[in-house]
Amino acid sequence: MGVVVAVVGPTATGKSSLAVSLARALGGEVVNADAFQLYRGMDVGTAKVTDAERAGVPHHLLDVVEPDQVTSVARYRAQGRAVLADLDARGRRAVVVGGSGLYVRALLDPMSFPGTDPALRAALEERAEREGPGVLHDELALLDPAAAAGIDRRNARRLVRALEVHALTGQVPPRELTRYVYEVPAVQIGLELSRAALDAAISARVDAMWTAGLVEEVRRLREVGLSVTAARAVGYAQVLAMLDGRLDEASAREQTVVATRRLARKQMGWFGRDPRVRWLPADAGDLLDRALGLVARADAGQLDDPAAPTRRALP
RNA sequence: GGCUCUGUAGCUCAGUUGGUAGAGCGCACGACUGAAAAUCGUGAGGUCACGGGAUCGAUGCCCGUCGGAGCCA
Repeated sequence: MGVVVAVVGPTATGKSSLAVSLARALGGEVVNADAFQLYRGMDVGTAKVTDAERAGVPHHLLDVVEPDQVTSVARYRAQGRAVLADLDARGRRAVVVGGSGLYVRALLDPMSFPGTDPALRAALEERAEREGPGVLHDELALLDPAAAAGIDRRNARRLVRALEVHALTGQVPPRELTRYVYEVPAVQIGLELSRAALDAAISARVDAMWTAGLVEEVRRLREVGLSVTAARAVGYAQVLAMLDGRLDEASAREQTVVATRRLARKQMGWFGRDPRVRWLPADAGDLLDRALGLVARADAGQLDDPAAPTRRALP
């Protein structure tokens, strides 16, 4: 059977296509690890693979959330693990693809999510709003100084969650313990491009999305309603602003390119600091062969020790 | 041609009653455990259009040059 294969890296480097090729070559199935491709109907703007592009390879965890609903990493982890177990039972190789670093980690690494308390969270959020996040930080510092030290005073989002977790479990688990260790044996293959090539690919991709009907897609989704999260996705937020008359079309398009570029930098940072990721040039002619080579070595247990933890910056 | 306004960070613009400047966005870097394409932190960028004058001292005042906008002819 072999280890789980994960194709990661910044947007617009061809991850989806490599994943399909790998799945075909390995007799596997694709598992999505992109937080926004989870949403049904968000297709053009997330560059979701079309039926034709899937080339008969089964894809999992696409279109599993309605765009007006919210989901979470915790739920994704549970769903993803179930898919992995199912593939394993059927003797099919899992090829995970996606650019959401936290989601990939939640799927492959040890992580536990202590649950939620919606009422408590709402109360904390309200307090953060009214009294300011600094108050929550002070409170957390009394309960758990170490946890407080790791969160910025103004990051209301993380402070609320930390206090919620503390209330639920009596502690805030330290995260150092779970870094860069696989819980599910896997090999992560990263696709990289030079900054210039990446930026060019991003502009081209945004142009393609526009001609493929992104504006129409957003118009349609807006009828149904979009959750806060979905409405903030790159491309969607900008087109929404345009439909509301807050941006003209040229600016919406331009800002989508800018936001996508920023997203790519963020993704590069996220995956770049994970020493386990094996990087390949996205534009290599023999990309598939090299990727298969990595998979073979991983299956043979030759990639056990993580690569030297050198930070990978954009070339 | 005349009159008025205007030229400050890559962009849009604040500002200094004269003591060499800020914001937002962008950019670079970083953190990241139930929205993560989120949330947040740090940093690098400016001969204040150019030339001259008065002043201890000019981005700020005066004169001129060049560029932009508007109004009148």
